[in-house]
Amino acid sequence: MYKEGIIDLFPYLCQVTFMPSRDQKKSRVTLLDVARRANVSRATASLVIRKSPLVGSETRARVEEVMRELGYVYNMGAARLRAERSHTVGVIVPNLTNPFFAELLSGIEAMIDEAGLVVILANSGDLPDRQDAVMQRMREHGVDGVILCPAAGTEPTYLRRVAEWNLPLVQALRQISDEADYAGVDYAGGMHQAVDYLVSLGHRRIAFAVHGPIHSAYHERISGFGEAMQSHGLGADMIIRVPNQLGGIASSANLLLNRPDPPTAVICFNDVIALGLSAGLYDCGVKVGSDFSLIGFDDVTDAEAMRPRLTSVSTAPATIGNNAARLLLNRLADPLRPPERIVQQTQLHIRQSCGPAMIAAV
Amino acid sequence: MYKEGIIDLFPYLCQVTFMPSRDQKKSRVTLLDVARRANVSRATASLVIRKSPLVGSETRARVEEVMRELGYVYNMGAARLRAERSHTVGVIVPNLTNPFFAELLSGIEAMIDEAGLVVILANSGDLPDRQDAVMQRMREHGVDGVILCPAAGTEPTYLRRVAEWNLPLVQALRQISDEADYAGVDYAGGMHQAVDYLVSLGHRRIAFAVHGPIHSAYHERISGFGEAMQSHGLGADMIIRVPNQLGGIASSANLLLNRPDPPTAVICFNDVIALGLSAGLYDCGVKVGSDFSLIGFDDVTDAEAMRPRLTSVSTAPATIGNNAARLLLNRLADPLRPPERIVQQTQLHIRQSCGPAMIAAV
DNA sequence: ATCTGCATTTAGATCGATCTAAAAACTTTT
DNA sequence: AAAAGTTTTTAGATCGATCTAAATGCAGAT
Repeated sequence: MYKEGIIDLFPYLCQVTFMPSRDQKKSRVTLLDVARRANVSRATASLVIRKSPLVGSETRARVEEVMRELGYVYNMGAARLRAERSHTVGVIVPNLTNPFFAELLSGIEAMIDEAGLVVILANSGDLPDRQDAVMQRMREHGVDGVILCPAAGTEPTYLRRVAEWNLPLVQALRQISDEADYAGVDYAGGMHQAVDYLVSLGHRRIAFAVHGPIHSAYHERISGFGEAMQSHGLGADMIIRVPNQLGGIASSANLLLNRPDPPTAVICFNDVIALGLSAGLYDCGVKVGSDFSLIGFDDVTDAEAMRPRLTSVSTAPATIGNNAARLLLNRLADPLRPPERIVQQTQLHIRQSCGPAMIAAV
Repeated sequence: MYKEGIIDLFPYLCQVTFMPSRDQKKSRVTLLDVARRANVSRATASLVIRKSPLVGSETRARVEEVMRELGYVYNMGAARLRAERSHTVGVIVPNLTNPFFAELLSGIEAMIDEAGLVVILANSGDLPDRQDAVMQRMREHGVDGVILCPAAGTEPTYLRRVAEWNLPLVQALRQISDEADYAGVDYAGGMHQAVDYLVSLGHRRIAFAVHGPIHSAYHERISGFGEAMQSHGLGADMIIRVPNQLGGIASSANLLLNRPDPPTAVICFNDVIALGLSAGLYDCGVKVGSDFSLIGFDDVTDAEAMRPRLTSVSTAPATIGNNAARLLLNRLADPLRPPERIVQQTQLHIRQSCGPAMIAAV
């Protein structure tokens, strides 16, 4: 194949030096070029890139030197074809715009990057059909595994089907099946913290304001709310749906107040709702923190900047992302390990948006 | 998996049928399998996937049927090796956590996805060194092109170096070099809109509150502010740096008020600052919208939910993302076209945070 | 029957790495 | 000095697609 051409002034170098304009497309430096130049075989050069301990230190140094000299760029694509490993991980989220998912993604990316892999991103729009299309695309691109934040309405059988493809998958935030790894939050626990706190302030008529698509995280919060209320001997029938858009939420605040038996406190499904209701209550002339109590969920950075500062249950999305990524990396290392769950605890961050219940109300 | 056909002349099928457990890793369905089964050559099957008009319609139908039957999955990796095209685009942002970049990313992803490509995501942390590392990784993964939101401190020579790699690159939001495509916003124009509006309300002592890393978008806003002020015969010397973290911004509001010659209005570098100052001014007992005027920049969704509602210069990050993606796709289609710039106009969204200047102040 | 033109189809080389199994180059032991 | 053991290096096959250039089949024209 390649001849042991002694130092024949290196055809490659000449090419680069003398015809820099024509090497537009063709002249990619390959491992073979490196090998020839360093007087070793392709195989040895390959071992050097992969930092194998098999190669002699003097040889390694020489090869590395040549790689630098020629400006060699590793061709992951070629490697993947042979090695059946792409060093690529798919991440599918329902919505990039929501800061919550953005933070989740940020946590995932940091960990995946640290492991030397790369994130392929896709947006499912919370639509199972699009999610499936996107998943196919990931498969075609040969991702080593997928972190999926399942779209609302994803069936457990769907995850089983993915498993049949031999595609490692981690569920994030929403748990569809217990046969796959899962990284999430103890939403129910968070609801308990919120309810307990409000009850300790004397509130008894507590509403839960929700919106958005229905998925496991949704159910878990609803049922957590129910249980927590029940544990205090209270009814959990005030579950109020508000619009999805921030603008609409504010204007639905008066619906809360004009009920026959209005609540004295509201727990919000997320901070977006809390932000909207806070604005809406302000518009109604209600003073949040004294006249009325409000608790958010997620504890996004805005919570600190609101006036009054928002008391919120923090779910640390970046940490969840970290956990999800770690789960996937572990599974890639050992595909046969049993499914694992990492369910993170929430923390109630008490600020100013809650006050003692006004007894006069009844 | 799929059941045996009636006519099992096909060795491939036998293999699958008789040793379904062992095919865990090995038995990937390849184009050759499809071709054999459909009684055509590998080449023809390849043409079918790529929707070439060269194949007869009857043949096409048969091959497609077989592909479905065998559950064939296209191997992009193999294709890319030969075709030198990965259908992959790198996107590098300084920070995923900032909702502004999240929206930008969302806009990019939507367009790239529509074109049938896939986004490889990376975070530069606004650090040139990390940015370079990440860029190398992208190169190794063979991305067809990169959309880069350059880290603060990126040198023009760096972009030239990238060009030498024959790696198509689009700059987003921050323009380092005019030799590469650029998608951004007319920041200076936005500053003019803000200043003009405040001046029309009678304000003359207008401050500009800034923070964050120094980059082209920063300079452009600063100089836009200067020019706009000057065009009204006003001095632009009140440029005030506030902390980067939301928490710290609020507490720096009183610095504004305690100056020897305090401003009557502040334009903020972005909505995060506006949000923080709004809270801080509230803490000081100052009524934003009547006692004091505040203008944000970016017009994120929160602007609508603040009280008073925030007047803000909208920059439509998702649209910028769209533009950036479109520029890249155009360049991939024709690498030799001259560099193009898409600079989007801003729009002043007037809400409630500004009022007429109080004449008593002097 | 032969030729020309057109639409289809195909064999075989190829992309750039990794893998396997074995050879070569050194040590150390006998 | 030969044998045995270790460390390093390597030839050649291989991954699964695409590309090139040529072959095939089938009209209608000669």
